[in-house]
Amino acid sequence: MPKDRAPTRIQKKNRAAILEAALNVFSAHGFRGATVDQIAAEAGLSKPNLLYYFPSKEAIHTALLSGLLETWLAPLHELDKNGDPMTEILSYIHRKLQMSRELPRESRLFANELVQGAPRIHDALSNDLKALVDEKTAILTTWMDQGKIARVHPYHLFFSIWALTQHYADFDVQVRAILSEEDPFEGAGPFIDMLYRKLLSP
Amino acid sequence: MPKDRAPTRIQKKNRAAILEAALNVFSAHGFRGATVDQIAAEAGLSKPNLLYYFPSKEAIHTALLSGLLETWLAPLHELDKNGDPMTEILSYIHRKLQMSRELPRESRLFANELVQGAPRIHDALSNDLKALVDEKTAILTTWMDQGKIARVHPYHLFFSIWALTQHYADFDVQVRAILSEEDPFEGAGPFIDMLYRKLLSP
DNA sequence: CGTGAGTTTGACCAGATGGTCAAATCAAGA
DNA sequence: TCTTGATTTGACCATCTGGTCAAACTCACG
Repeated sequence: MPKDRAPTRIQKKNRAAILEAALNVFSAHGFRGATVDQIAAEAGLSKPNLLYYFPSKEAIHTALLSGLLETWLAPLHELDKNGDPMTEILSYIHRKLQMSRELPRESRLFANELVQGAPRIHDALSNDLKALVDEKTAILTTWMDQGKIARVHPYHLFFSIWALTQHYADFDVQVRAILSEEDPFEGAGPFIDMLYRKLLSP
Repeated sequence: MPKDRAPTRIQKKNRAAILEAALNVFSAHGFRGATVDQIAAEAGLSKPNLLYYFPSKEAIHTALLSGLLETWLAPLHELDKNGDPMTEILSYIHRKLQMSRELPRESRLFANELVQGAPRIHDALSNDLKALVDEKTAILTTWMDQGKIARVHPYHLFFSIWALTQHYADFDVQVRAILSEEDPFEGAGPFIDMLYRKLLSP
């Protein structure tokens, strides 16, 4: 294992290559479905070499997940209580949809984890995610009290946004099987936009 | 392997037990994450005994999936072009939500499969599902033409229904991490109902 | 009963998989 | 250039996993 000093040029390059390869493999096959050999091959390293940078398969997975959780929650952090309610919410939704479009592997990595009971990120959900959602829920409730948006169950509002936006990344095959030619995101943006405008108009 | 005659009492019992156990294990761990030993143990059989009833792990999985696909599409089949548009659509949505509540393992089985690219049911999606959706899409379009419901992209309407309803089964852990005490379906029903009423009101 | 088909199992196998290790190779500063 | 730590690898190992097989056991029925 590399020493605990400042990472060398080679360490940076190889760690990055490993995480990139691992994202491909884990998101496509899930944790148990992924093999270390496969990740190593995709990263252009031998298996022992890979295990020189990360102590175990589990460690790679953990590194990926914890790194991505931050990225994943970022769009919600930006929701600003001082902005215009409808604009803020729609912007959040479009940021989420954009993430599904640009980071589908990340979305599927989380989906794999969640569908299987989130054994490795359960704590992060109950702590970090829960806290952030509660904070933003309070803002939504204020807006509802002020009559600036329609009154809906704020938690379920979040669930619906996550479900709708991530669906396009997670169930991409199904979406494309139905749409055949059309670019899914082409129609998804306007559809979701209209949906939430109608739902939230006071 | 049991002969091709009418199944004996024991065959019926054991096949059922195997499929039941396999549903538990596959839905919780995905295809590769599941082991034959685990399924056998949960079915109360030895591994060779299990493989006396199904020739391979793959065969069990296939049997499960093809059996369930029918169940899964049933709610959409019921959508009746002669019924009241809004009622028909909302009934469909509630049937789907009910399935997420009562058959969460089945939902997660499909979710696992889809997230990982649906290697084993891709054909069924492009054929059976696509055909059914196209048939029902035509009905929706007629209703829109007649001004009985608002005009929205019908494919994306279906995606949104699937995403919203299955979310509660597939991402159950996350939902519960946010809601803590509350029963998810308690709030989900009214929320989704209101959402589609607003979206589809002409 | 007895018998043949249906059912069950312990022992076993080959390949895959996560991980280890000592030895070899490489890179960069003195 | 030389040295020392960083990097890489071939060979190896224990365990897991899907699957096989012959032998043993059980059951239904004449």
